[in-house]
Amino acid sequence: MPLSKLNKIEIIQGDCLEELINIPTNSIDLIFTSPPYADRRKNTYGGISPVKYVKWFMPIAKELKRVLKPEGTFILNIKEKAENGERNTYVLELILEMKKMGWLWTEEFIWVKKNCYPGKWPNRFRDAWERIIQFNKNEKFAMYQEEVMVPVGDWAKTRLKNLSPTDKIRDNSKVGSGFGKNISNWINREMVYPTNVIQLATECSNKNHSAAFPKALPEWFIRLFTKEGDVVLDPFVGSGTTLFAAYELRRNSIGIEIVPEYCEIIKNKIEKHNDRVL
Amino acid sequence: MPLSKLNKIEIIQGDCLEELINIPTNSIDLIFTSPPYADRRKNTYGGISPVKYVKWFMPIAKELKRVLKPEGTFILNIKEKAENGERNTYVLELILEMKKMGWLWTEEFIWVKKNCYPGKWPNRFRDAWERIIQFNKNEKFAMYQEEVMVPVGDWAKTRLKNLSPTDKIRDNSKVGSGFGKNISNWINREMVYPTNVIQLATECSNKNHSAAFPKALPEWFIRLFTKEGDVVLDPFVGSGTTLFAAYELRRNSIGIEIVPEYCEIIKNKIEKHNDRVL
DNA sequence: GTTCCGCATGAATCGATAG
DNA sequence: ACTATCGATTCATGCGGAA
Repeated sequence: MPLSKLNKIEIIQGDCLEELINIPTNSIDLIFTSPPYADRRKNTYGGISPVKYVKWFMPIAKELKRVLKPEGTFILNIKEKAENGERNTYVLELILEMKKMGWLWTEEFIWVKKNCYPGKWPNRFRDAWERIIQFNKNEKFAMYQEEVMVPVGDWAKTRLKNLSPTDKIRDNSKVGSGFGKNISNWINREMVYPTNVIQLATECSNKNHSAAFPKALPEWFIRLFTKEGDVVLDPFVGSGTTLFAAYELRRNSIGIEIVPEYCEIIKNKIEKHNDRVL
Repeated sequence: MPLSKLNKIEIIQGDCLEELINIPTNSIDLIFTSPPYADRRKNTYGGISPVKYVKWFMPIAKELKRVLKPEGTFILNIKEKAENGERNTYVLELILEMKKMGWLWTEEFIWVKKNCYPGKWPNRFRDAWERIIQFNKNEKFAMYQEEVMVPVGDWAKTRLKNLSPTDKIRDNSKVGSGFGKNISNWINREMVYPTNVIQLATECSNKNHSAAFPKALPEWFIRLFTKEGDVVLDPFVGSGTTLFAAYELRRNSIGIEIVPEYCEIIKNKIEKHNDRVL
């Protein structure tokens, strides 16, 4: 894809379920979203009670399954609230229902929030993590692991000077061909694959939208699960973070948002910028 | 409690469910345990299949509910495996069943393992976290938050790892702050409450049999949920880490273990030491 | 006595091969 | 076709001996 061709950002104002129906089947490479949490953001979304949450979400999940490509991935950022001293179970029930619908529950990443919401309670500490749940339609899906590699830990500086005999033995246990190759894999290794725990140093700067996550979060998953020119969908796009992350990474994107003011904010932000940085 | 009086460590060799019946009702302040995960530790525990896991665990959970004091806490360390490209759901189902039994699902802590198991797969990254699930019998329970406060920008790991054994003894005898004044380094530093994310490396010694979790893990929860002289129970005590952590913190402890060899190891370790450091 | 460095191993998971 | 076993892959830590 030529660099000069700018990617498309499509903003759809309306109810998520109603608008999803217009999106073609098997057309989306990655769905990344953070839906309104149960009983959260009452002022903007009305709030969905925990007991009704799964029932409310499943029709949407059905449409998402339709529009997602067979090799695509659905990333759901969510966290259950604590109420009357207990964590609510609607997220657990949601995962079980998704499986019944035919989704595969591939993985659960943890997003560790370094600057989590302040506060003090007698029965719990501050909540510093959220679930990032990965669903897929098939066992085989697109994944570009090299795109999110991280610098190797300091241990490597000394460790890699000399490979231990066991490393050589273990690497060499494959008879014959592997020896030299494996050694070269390790020497001068500067980057390693990350884990399923994502610790973002950056802080979310957007104060307008109550549920904003740092742009680095969708960025990480967009790099991991899509390539340039692919299509990213956020059915609860809010202030547009997912769209801007996709645009800067040269992916096309579609965002659905029910609140007109948020749609306007996104559109204004796009018009103000000529370059790729939003 | 006078320092000279040593606390009791009781080791019971036998099947968890059968032995729990002999423990008095409402006698335990904290249950901290890590049961054998589904299909893990086949050589020592036979391995429990994921489909049977909840059924296997619930009778034990019922006994645990009986022996726990009304204001006590049950901390369960567990993680589901990935198989055929999917995470298994038995832990989610376990939480839902616990609630049906009358347990309150108070919180889910995340234990982030910096040195998780290596490996590479086309569809997932290394698993670097485990669930630490908190259950209670009542909304009100004993919690001593000040005992686990940390210096700003530091993790409990740093403190626990760098202390010499004697430091720990003196440290533990102090009242209040949770740290002795002999730790001059920290006396002027601002202390904050931790979050529900705990970052600790696993112990991977190349010598003795390593425990499933580092001692700092039970230490943290024993400090948080019990006071000196209280009783800690680990119904799957394994190599005894929970017991030793409790002992050094001047708590009494009971451990149940089905494998006789593990019981012997624990007993030998206790006999070898006259002081409080195990 | 410190610091440096060699080294064994850990609640892993997938794909291929064997029964 | 289905399940059991085995090999390949890979990162960080703490111990203990060496400098």
